[in-house]
Amino acid sequence: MTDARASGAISGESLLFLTDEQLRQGIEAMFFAYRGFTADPDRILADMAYGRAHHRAVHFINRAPGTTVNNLLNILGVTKQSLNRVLRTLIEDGLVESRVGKVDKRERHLFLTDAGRALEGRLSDAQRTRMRAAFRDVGPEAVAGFRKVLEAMMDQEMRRTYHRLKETGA
Amino acid sequence: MTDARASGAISGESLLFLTDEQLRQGIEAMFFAYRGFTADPDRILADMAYGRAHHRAVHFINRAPGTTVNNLLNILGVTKQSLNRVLRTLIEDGLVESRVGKVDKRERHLFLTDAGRALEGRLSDAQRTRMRAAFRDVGPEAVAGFRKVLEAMMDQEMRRTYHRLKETGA
DNA sequence: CTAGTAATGTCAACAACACTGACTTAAACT
DNA sequence: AGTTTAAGTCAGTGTTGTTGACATTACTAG
Repeated sequence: MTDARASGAISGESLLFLTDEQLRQGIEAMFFAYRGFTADPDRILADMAYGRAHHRAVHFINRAPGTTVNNLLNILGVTKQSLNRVLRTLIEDGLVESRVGKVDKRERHLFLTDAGRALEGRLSDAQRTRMRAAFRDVGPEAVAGFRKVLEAMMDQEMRRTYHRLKETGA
Repeated sequence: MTDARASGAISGESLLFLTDEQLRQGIEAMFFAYRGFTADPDRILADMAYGRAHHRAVHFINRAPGTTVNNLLNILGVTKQSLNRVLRTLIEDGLVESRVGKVDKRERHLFLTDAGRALEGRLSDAQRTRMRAAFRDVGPEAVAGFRKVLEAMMDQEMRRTYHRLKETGA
């Protein structure tokens, strides 16, 4: 149907990686890999009353300590009602601390407690272990390509967020 | 070539792609990229009474026409109750056809109808367009690396499924 | 100072999508 | 004949997302 070779003067070999079949394999690779990507932390969370949303919140609070609720909302891309439900349980359970802003008292700055950091560590370790193994298997050049493609697939806004976080942590 | 086996003294530069910071960036890249990856089909599905689960079902039925329910269950990695809910609406709405097996009459073989193929096309086009742009931006070598890392991140079972599908469609 | 806006939190209702557990039907296998 | 397999169903539950409406508090502009 929409095969790239059908569109005229394409040399054939040079753009083989852009055929519909190649793209479909890329799509399926994303689907199966994302399952693996989330599988390990999911197993840890299954025992608790927490889910993937809690993991994400804890991850980004750890990554950017003192972040405001609004900022976290932008990073996670969910509604405040949805985030609040998660945040409330994390605060009640003593994993996250919410401090009133000093400059702007409307803002709440979020921090992990010791217990929060402990959970974050467990989840991150599980996820990093898998990624480390994958990275080691394929070598640095493949890893560089992986990162390039993922970045190119993001929405512009998320790409900016991704870079901002990268600078923070580096 | 950057040989990863610096057996003994880790030089610092050679294994930079395996630092926790690099791994964390990889994790965040996966998170943000997956959002972009699903964003376009999600927008199309939002108007209908369908969601991501319908997309996945339609994708893999199109990919492997005549697949049995059990096979689809394994590919998607959900329970039969969960799949059945989705499949039932797709069949009711005339997007999927379920035919009794000729060899084994217990089995149901799944096919897309014309309407089903039409929807699959819309969803695939949206997703492929983004991936094509990303692939084109970064070039074939980065794409090869991307595929390598994703494959290395899958569970063994999913890797086999992924390869089986690849052979089918190539 | 007052009016407006911004940041946060909350209540309620709802939908999508996953799960477990129990059970049925029909067909195939042993 | 008895067991297993493939598929489908019913009921209940949990997580995570959504709208919409509303309250509180605090900053900001006129």
